[in-house]
Amino acid sequence: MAQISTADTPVGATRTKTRIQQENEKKILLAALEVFSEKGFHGATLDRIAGAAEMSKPNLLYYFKNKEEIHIALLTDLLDVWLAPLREINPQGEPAAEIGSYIRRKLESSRAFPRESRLFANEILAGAPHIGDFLQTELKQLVDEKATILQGWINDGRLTACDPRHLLFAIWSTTQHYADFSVQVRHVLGLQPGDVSYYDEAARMLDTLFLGRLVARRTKG
Amino acid sequence: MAQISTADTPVGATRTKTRIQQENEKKILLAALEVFSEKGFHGATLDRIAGAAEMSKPNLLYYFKNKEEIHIALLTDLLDVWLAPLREINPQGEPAAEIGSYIRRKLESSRAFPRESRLFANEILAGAPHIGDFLQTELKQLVDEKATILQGWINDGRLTACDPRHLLFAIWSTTQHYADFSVQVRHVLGLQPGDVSYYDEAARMLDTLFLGRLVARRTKG
DNA sequence: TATCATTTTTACCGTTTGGTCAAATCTCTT
DNA sequence: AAGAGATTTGACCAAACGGTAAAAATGATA
Repeated sequence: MAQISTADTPVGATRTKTRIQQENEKKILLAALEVFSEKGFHGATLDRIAGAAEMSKPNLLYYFKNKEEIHIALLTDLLDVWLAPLREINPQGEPAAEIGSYIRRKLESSRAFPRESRLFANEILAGAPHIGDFLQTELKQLVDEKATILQGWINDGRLTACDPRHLLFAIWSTTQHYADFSVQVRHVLGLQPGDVSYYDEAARMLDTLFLGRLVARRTKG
Repeated sequence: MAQISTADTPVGATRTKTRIQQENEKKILLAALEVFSEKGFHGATLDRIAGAAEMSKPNLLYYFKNKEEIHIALLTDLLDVWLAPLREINPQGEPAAEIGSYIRRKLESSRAFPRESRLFANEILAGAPHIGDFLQTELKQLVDEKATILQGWINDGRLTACDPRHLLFAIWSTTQHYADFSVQVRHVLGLQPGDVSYYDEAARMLDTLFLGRLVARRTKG
C-alpha cells in the first residue's frame, strides 16, 4: 500500500500535499459534513459519503483510514469555528454591546454553518464521545475566563445578577436552535424546506430577550 | 406464527392484553427509550435493545414487528408529554405568571424526562422523518393558538412587542438544552456524570432572562 | 390434567456495512 | 519517453445487522 507519508518524511510530520490530495480531502470532508450532519455518525455510510464525494469507497479510504477519522477531522475543524464568537467578547466593552454582538455572531454562525451546528449537536447528544476532552479543558477554560468578565460586570452593577455560565448556555441554546431545530421552526412557521427567512425575526427576538425587558412591569389594580 | 390479534378480535381492534404482553411491551419500550435516546435511531441495534430488555431478539420481534415500529411507538407516547406544558398556558392569567410557570413546567419536563427530550432532539435533527406531520399540523395549530394569546397580551401592553412564536422557540431551546446538551453543561460546570444539580441555577437564570431585566440600563457619562 | 393459545428459543438467512488487497491506471518529473 | 510514485479501481471479505421460520416450552383454562 502506498503511504501518504513517504520515506523522506518522518512519521508524524506533514509532507507537502499534492494538488490531488488537497482537492480530494476537501471534497471528502465537504461530502462527509453533508452526510454526517444529516444522518448522524451511525446513519452515515461510507458508500454514501463516497458517492457524495463522487469517488469510490476504496479511494475515499485511501485518504482517510476509516470512518471515525473523517468524523474526527470534521469535529476538529469545527471546534475553532465554535469557539471563535466567544473568544471575541471584550472585557473593556460595554456589557450590552458585548452581549449583543456575541449573540449576533452566534446567530450568524448558525445561519452560515447549519450543518456544522448539527454535526456538533449530534456529537453532544451522543454523549460527546470524541470531544469530551475538548469540552472539559479548552471550552471550560474559555468559559471560565469569559464568565469572570461577566461576573465583573455584575459586580459593577452593569449586568443583572445571574450565573454567567448559565447566561452563556442560554445564548448557545437559543442561537443554535435555529440551525439544529430548523425543521421544527419551519414547520411551525409554515415555511418551505429551504427557507431561512426567519433569521431576521430571530435576531429581533433575541435582542429583546437578552437586551430589552421582555415582560412589562406589573400594573397595580 | 401466532397472531396477537386472534380470530375473535376484528382486525385493527385492540384486544385485551395479556399480563405478559403488558409487562414485556413496557420493558421493551423502556429499554428502547434508553438505547434510542443514547445512540440515535441508526446507532441503536435490535440486539442491544433486546439485551437491555433482558429478552432475545426474536422474542422482542414477537411484540413489535420491526425496529421502526418501536421507534414510532416511543415518539407517539412522547408527543403528548411534549405538548402538555404548552397546553396549560391560560389566556386569562397574568402574562408574567403564565410565562413563568410555562418555563418551570418545561424545565421540570427536561429534568424528569431527559431521555425523552433527547429522543425528540434526535428525531428533529434527523429531519423529523416520523413526526413531520405532527409538527405541521397538531403542533403548528397549538402554537398558533397560544401565539394569539401572547399577541393579545402584547396588544394590551402587558408584554413587550416580539414575535410570540419566536418567544416560544426561545423557551423551548433554553429549557431543552439542559437535557439535550447535559453532557456539555456538566463538562463546562465541572460536574460529575450523573449530577443534575444545575437545574436550580438554571431555573433562576431563565426567570431572570424571561421575566426580569437582564442588562442594566446604560448609565450616561 | 388435558388442551389450546401464548410465549420463548434455536437456528438460520439475506443484506448492508466497514474495510482490505492487489492490480491497473494515471501523473509528475527527469 | 521512461520510470517512480501517486491515485484509482474492482473484486472481495468478515462481521454486524434486521428479520424469519419452526419447533419447543410455558401459561391459562376448562
